[in-house]
Amino acid sequence: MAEVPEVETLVRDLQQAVVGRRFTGAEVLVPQAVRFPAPREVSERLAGRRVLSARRRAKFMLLSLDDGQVLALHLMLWGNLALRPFSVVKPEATLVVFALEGGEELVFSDTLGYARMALAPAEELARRLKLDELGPEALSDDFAPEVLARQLRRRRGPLKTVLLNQRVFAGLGNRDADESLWSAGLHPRRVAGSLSPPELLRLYEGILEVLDEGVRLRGTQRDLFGVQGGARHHRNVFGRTGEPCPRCGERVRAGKLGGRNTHWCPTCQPEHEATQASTPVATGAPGSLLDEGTSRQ
DNA sequence: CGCTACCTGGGT
DNA sequence: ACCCAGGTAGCG
Repeated sequence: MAEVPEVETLVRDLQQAVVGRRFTGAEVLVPQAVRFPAPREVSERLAGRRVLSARRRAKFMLLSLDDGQVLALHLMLWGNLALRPFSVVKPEATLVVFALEGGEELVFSDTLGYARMALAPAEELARRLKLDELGPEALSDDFAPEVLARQLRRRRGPLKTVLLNQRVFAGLGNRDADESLWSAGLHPRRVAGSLSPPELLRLYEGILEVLDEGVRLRGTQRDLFGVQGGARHHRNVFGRTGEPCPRCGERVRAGKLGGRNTHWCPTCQPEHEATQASTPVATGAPGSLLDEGTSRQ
């Protein structure tokens, strides 16, 4: 599924294989996948347009076109984007197909059906998608511990929940947030604004480590050309409930935080005076006085 | 800031 | 049969 390393991988592939080429049209199979304009206008607005650039902002893929429009694609949870030779037969769960000159097509698909596209002149697109309201990018040369400090300062919510809010900080998804917190040795429920300078530095380094490795391995899913990424099994805590923590051997715990699956090592990521009381629901341990060792998936 | 809706395939 | 999923917008 799509977090920043997966989206970044696709964007790099788009830069290599799609930038400089022209769309010849588009076929909208699922009108709901088009936020704007009206679904039937998409093909006409794209036909003949050359792609000038591809970039990523948070988890949006943004293709700038030669008439000032921007095509935005968001994979949400399970979306996929693939470049392939034109074929009349469309893959399962195809939402929109973008035809390129030269007989290839970009297939935008999603079995869950949450993925969305949007197309509009740059300024309008930025306004309607609120791109200017997104927080600083983790994968940016400007990212620094002080940036993290500024964004977290005065936030009273749980650290992980705040880190997942792309308007505060753009770059982490559920998996990468858990992995970054494990790397930094910070409990997901720490009060976001309570981190000391050394803790902020550890978190900064953890985030960079997790994202850099994810990007280096080209994510966990297939790239634009269908090649499987190498990061699938590079997880320390996410989805490893009950397995030993790679650092200390303690069993990895799981629970819900802000409605999201959350995984952590109780030893490496200890509770703290500024850890919020309401525990991520220890799944299956209602009213748990059974704190020690009662984690499960 | 926290909750729900949005959808469907796959797992329990 | 039921529950859930790595994200986000929109609402109270």
